[in-house]
Amino acid sequence: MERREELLRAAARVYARHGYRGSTTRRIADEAGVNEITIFRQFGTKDTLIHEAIASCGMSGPLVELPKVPVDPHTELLQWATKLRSHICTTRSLMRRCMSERDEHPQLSASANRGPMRAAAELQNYIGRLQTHGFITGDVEAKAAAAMLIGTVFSDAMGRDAMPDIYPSPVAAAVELYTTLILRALGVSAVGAHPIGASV
Amino acid sequence: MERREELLRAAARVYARHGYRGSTTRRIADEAGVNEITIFRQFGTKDTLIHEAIASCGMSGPLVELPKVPVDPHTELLQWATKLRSHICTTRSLMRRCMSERDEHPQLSASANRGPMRAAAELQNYIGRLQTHGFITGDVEAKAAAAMLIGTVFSDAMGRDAMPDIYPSPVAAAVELYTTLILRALGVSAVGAHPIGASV
DNA sequence: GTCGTAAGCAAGCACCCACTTGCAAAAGTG
DNA sequence: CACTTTTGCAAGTGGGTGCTTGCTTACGAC
Repeated sequence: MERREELLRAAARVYARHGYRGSTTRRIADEAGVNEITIFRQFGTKDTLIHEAIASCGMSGPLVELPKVPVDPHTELLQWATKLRSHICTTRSLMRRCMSERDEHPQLSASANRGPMRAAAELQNYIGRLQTHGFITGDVEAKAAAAMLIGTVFSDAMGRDAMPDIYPSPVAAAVELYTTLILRALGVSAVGAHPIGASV
Repeated sequence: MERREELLRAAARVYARHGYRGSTTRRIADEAGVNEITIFRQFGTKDTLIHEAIASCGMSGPLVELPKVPVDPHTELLQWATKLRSHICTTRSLMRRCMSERDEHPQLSASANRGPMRAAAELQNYIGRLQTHGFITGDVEAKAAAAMLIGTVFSDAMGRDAMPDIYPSPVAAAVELYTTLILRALGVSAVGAHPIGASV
């Protein structure tokens, strides 16, 4: 079954480059180094091939995790945001395609959204833990802050190549600034702050 | 020349819905209520029609402006961000398409990017003015903060319909939270703060 | 051996696509 | 009226596209 997986990966690659309509069965077969008929014998239809491709090898990247017990929020968040950004960059073109073709192929978009949604949940929970462990005093809308950091990193990863002027350079410094600003917005004091009412 | 403009608008609409490859000359002609040949007589090529369509009636929306002299940063920013969000929502599908087809049609993406780039410049300057007028003490990276607010609003406008769970609801409250958080990150004190070293 | 399964090759079908040609109907301008 | 411009209609061309059919080759299991 080696051909099958090769076809799936090739289909995902071609789809990312050319979209649904541009992903002709001939092109995918060429990309996979396989005869076109093999596609129809294995999957029956171009449609099922592409759907399986996006669902399986689409965005199967492992979830980047944040620590269960926050110790150094700035360092932890910076590392997480950096990894998130590079992961988005990897699946960038695929996500762009899925987003733009959502009306025509909703299932593809649904598959592509799983990554960002898991990231958002992870970050939201982490901010909640920051509160639990006393890094944040007073109540704070964790959902809004999470949406901001993820939205910022997402927009940076998606738009920097097309509009480099509107983002700080270099990338590492930009992510550092985003992290710092979000923590300041959340009222987390400077790096190395000690939890004051930590319960664990 | 009424047909010509009608064709341009129809082409932009069809392109937003179906992308470049899906924008067949027949579909555009039908959408405009015009014979297909008229397209080729007026524009010669499908390619020039679509490029002219995106360049002209693509995102010609008037720039949303921020006040030259900031008085109430929270109110001003909130109003601006709200307008920006609804403007992005209007041109959402068109921008999605242009973004995803950037490799194949760079000029379309370039046209689509003008809006966000102008918005970023406007916000960046405004944050600079906040500093000039004493709303912010100490130096602050205006570019990063501007990228954050715009990135957040952009991501909210683009992703909320597909992933409503990761954004605060309702929309108005979300934008309000984004504004508040960005101002807190910038060190602008609460609503109604008075400029302390205003020079004008 | 032989039998089922997966893969290849060549050809083709019906349809869609961008674009062309030839000709006729308007519609405004001198 | 004559003349130009614009638009419409009908038909067609060469090429791409999803998918099918018929036939052949390799390979592992029994």
